Amino acid sequence: MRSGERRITLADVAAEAGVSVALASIVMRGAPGAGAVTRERVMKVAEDLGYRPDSRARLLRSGRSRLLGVVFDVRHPFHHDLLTGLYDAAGAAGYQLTLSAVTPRRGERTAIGDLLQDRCEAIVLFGGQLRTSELASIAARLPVVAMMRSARRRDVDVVHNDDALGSHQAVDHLVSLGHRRIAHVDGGALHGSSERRTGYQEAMRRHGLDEHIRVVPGGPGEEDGARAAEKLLADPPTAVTVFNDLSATGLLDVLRRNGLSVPGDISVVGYDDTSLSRLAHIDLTTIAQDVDALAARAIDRAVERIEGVPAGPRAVVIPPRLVVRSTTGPAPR
Amino acid sequence: MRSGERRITLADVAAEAGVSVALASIVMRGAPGAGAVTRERVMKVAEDLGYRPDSRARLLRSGRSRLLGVVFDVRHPFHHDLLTGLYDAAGAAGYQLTLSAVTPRRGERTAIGDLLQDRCEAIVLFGGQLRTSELASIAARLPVVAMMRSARRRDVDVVHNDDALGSHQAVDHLVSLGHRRIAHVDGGALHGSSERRTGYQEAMRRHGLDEHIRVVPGGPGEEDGARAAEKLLADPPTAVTVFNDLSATGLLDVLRRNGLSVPGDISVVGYDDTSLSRLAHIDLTTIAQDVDALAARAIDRAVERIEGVPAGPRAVVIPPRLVVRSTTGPAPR
DNA sequence: GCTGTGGACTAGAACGTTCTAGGGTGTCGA
DNA sequence: TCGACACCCTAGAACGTTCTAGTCCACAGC
Repeated sequence: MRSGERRITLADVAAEAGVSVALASIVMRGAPGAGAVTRERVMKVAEDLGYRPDSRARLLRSGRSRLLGVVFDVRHPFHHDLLTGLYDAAGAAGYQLTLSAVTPRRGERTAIGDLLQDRCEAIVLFGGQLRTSELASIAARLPVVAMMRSARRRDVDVVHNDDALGSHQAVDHLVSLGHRRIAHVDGGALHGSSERRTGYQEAMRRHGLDEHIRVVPGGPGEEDGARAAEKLLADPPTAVTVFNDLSATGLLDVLRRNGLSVPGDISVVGYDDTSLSRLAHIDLTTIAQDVDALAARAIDRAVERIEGVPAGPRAVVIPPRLVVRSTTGPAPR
Repeated sequence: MRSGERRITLADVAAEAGVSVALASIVMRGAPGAGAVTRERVMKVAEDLGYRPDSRARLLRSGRSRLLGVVFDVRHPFHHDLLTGLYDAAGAAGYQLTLSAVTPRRGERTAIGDLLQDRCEAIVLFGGQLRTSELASIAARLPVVAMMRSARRRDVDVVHNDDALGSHQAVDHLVSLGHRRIAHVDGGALHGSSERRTGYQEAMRRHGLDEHIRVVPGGPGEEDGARAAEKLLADPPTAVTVFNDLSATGLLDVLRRNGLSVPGDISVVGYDDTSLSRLAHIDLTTIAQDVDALAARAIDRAVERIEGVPAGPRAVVIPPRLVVRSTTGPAPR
């Protein structure tokens, strides 16, 4: 036990500096109501004693926690990029982040439960499998911002990437390279999957390529892309847009193993611009989500809800951006 | 403001159930001292009202937080695997985890500062650049467990993978395949780098291959591996052990681009068994750290320190494990 | 001299829990 | 009948802050 070394509290600082606890509090918070000389003296004492305010006591009394809860999944690389942006945005807005991870053995409900106990003022949710009705029951207690998923509810804010637009960008890019027979590998039941699929279909129609529309079942994993590739091999298109980068990687592998050259015989576009897609030997053309914008808008929404600012539109949609790398090229003749 | 809907406190539950706050507290904690009937009634009321204990108030009063702070880096995929194990181990020991992330724009010191304010009872640190003296000054306040790094201090516990042993395993594997000219690509200034290098050198000597020892400067990134590969091309060995998987990926790419076949002409072993190494088209032979054991031992150490159990050895070293995939094969004749 | 005014400071309540120290009641054995 | 002892329960302090409502004092204006 290190009980010998008791925590240093505001009372210790106050006593040492010869002022009341209340005044010490004023100084530590930088609130008005203390003389310059005293202020300096108290600060010095606090520094010397190594005083650190107890956030729990502080928050307990002040009612507000200025804490934003974030639920993320350790398995999803994209979530980590997003965390970086969230820390920045939250800091700028004067809020702190408290993280709760979803792991293979720790579900979303547990993760959210912990955050509720921590008394954060709003919850930011990354993706997830929770049903909209469950989100709503949480939203009845505190503001909820859902990222990278949809939720048709008045009381749940949604911030996500414009998945349909991303698919349009991918198809436009391929068409501009002369491709006409462009297939799409689907993402299955995941959030964003249907938007990306319909975006692809719309874009194809817009270019008058209705007859070439071809959607292959897939999923988020490497093996899903590999399976899709095997299906395509019987009658390969000249280009494919894939639900995400990881799946695209699996697809690429199978295509090349079967003697097809990328982008010589077939072009491939991924989605998400993960670090994977940037690896030199993959170097995948992909659609990049604007991580910083997503993060900033999510924090905006949360803070607006907390502070009661009259809310704008419930759903915020951020346009993505095409990143051309080496897996796309002119259509073969 | 949603101030209309005030939080439900223990007092609300107690009033509704017609008992004192103290008794309600007893019931909620599952502490002895309440009748079965009352217990059930209080639980039901709490449930109906949607009561959730305020962890801040609870911790403030009880003195203990049963909170373990974890500092991890969002950029490091390996850290996420470790988090999974840590949540499990902490839960089993009756502790909660509170996460603080290091991001490209949020340093270790900030991350640790936040944890100190949250009054966690110990800090678990993943890697990091902090000097040992800085660790020590934190350790003066609360138990510190450093993972995947060293720190020659009595007051800082260290839990890490046996890097030297990992290198031995890699070399042994290659030697058993008939390789003699085995090079090593270094990790630069990173933690574990020198251990992996000397492990390689020892293993080579143990096999009487002193004259073939060859260390090429490198680093943790893909481009570091690529650069190292270019250096090796002038006089390629028959096998290479690389500091980590990402670097090995860069190395593989350059080797293959230059017409070398892997594992036909040259075998490659990575380190860490990251998800990258498991990708079908990389399928890298590598050294796997035992994530669950690392996590479990780190929590053990933290809890032992907190609870004052007479400590065993300060440093815990976990043996790694060779994972054979398709980048290693018999030495060419 | 009296009354304001404003700046520096303080006492004590409050936040929502847990913990300590008891207060009743009922049963049992003598 | 009486104490002893469980057993169930309660009052009130305590945790470390912030906040409200002051007090005290100096100085200015009348």
